[in-house]
Amino acid sequence: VIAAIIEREGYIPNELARGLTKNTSAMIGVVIPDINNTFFSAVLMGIENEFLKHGCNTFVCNTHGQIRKEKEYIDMLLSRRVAGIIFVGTRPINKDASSHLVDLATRLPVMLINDTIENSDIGYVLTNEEKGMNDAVHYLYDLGHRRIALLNGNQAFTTYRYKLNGYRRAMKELKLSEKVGYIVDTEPYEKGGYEGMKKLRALSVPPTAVVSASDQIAIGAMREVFESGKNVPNDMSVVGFSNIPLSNEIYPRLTTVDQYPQQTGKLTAQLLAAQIENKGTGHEGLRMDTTMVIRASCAPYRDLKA
Amino acid sequence: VIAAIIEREGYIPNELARGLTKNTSAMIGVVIPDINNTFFSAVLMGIENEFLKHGCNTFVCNTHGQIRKEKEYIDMLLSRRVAGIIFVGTRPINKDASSHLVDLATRLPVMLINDTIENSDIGYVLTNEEKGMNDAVHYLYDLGHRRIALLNGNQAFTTYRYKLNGYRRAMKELKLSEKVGYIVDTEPYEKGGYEGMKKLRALSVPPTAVVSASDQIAIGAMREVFESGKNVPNDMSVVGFSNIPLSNEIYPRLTTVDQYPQQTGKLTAQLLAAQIENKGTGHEGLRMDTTMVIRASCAPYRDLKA
DNA sequence: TTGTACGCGTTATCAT
DNA sequence: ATGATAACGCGTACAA
Repeated sequence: VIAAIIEREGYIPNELARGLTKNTSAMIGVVIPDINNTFFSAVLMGIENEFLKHGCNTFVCNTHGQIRKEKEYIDMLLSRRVAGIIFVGTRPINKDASSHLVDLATRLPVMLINDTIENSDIGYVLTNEEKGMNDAVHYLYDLGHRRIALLNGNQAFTTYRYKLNGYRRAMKELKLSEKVGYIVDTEPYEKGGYEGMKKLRALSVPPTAVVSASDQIAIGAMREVFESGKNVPNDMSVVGFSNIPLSNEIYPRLTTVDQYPQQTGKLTAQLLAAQIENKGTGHEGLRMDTTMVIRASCAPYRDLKA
Repeated sequence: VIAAIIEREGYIPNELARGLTKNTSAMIGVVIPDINNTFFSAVLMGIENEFLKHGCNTFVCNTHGQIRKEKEYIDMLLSRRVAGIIFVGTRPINKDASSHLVDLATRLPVMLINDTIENSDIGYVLTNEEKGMNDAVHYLYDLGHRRIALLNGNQAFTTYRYKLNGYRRAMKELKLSEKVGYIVDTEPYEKGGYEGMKKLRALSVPPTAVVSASDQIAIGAMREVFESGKNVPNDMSVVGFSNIPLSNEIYPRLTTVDQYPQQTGKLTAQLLAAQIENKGTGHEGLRMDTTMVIRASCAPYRDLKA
């Protein structure tokens, strides 16, 4: 006690030594494909805030979507003896891209955000994207739209498969026939949305409304419409996906499907923390529901010929 | 040699122990006010890529602009024995907000991005914002604009003082009188730009062109114009600042002042790495020039009464 | 309450 | 080229 007061003069505990004896450092690894993506950075904030309560710091690893980099980062995190690792973002369906995670999960607690690995008991938190996309199509139908297209991402990722399923189920439920060219797979960023919209508007019977697999796609798609002298929502209705903060700040304010990124991060952190503390706990999976956020990028259908 | 081959069966070096003997872990702390800000995340990528070449990993700390959090993170980074720390983003001018950095810099290598601390020899990399803002005003003048306003941030930060200085110098050089209400200090995000533009357009003689202290401000400002049924650039020309990736993806594509965020991060990392390797090297400061990026958010002046 | 001894995994030094 | 040994700073455990 007395000694402690004396030591106050510029004493800094050495976490390295502490970790060495405990064989764990109070750090959590978070592996993310793209830190520039505001959806991911919102998830990250949820994780970080939650773990600060547990006295853990968050080590962010930016893989640029490359599994080679991911593996390097995993080794690094292991060598620093992190207490657990969270992998954020959808992963290629290709088995090679995820088998190393199954091994990893036997060594330390692991959680996935927005993906699952089949035949493994790795915990996950994801949103019901199939239903979210289904809701979006129904919303446009209720506004009177019948020619509804999908700007989607690469089918090698589960996210975009779920979104396609949701779209197709809605089309079936609403007895709409799927038109040729109405499903466009593109890069899930603004540029992809821009190009996708260009293709859609070049069709002989273009859609009057579009659902997008991400807010970024929607933003790019809207730019294409405006640059052609047309207007969103009057000439084209657009729905985004995720509800990134920006979607409420651009013109027109984007109608989108809220995926609660920060909440997702928080929940994942809680599950991982539980897994770390009592190691007996089995790995858990959680699926969250989405909510439509109605803003200004969709309008009721009107016959443009009239 | 022989032993090494035997150990290949799942051996993972312990960086904690390595750090304990060397009294340094191959990590660099990066302290950032807001990870959601894409300007900062671009800087971050520049830093990260550069240090990967040096075999160092980057530990990101998100302070939400609170010095209390900043100090906590500094203690954490010290206790993990990082090799150096980079502080990203402009800081309050208030002395209390930076005096602890001067002490810190005596303990380990420190660099600043987009700010300096007077009467200290802490290294820094920043951009010539004064000149950048000056260029922007000249650009609008050359398009024929005479009623040019400034959507700026809080004067407690050096960045926004430099920007104000640049604006004022340009006004003087161009023999334009500074109109009342044409300088608006606001939150440097979309919402602030939206509110600031609302104020400007409510003036009895509103401006025909606006320079903004950030791209986010410009994006919010443009939304206000569109939502009032007016148009950018025809009814209002808008210039941003920083050239975040998004500025080339929204409608209208934003004319802005390129601040080279990734390059900034890279240079800072190089200077810090040099400082870490040969400790004798004095702290260095670097000031980079900006470039105007002409896109679609500005139009020549035309008399709207005509 | 306070002290002393040992272990954690790596590096550096010295001795073979 | 390889083996043995002492540090690094903190946590634990047992003794005083």
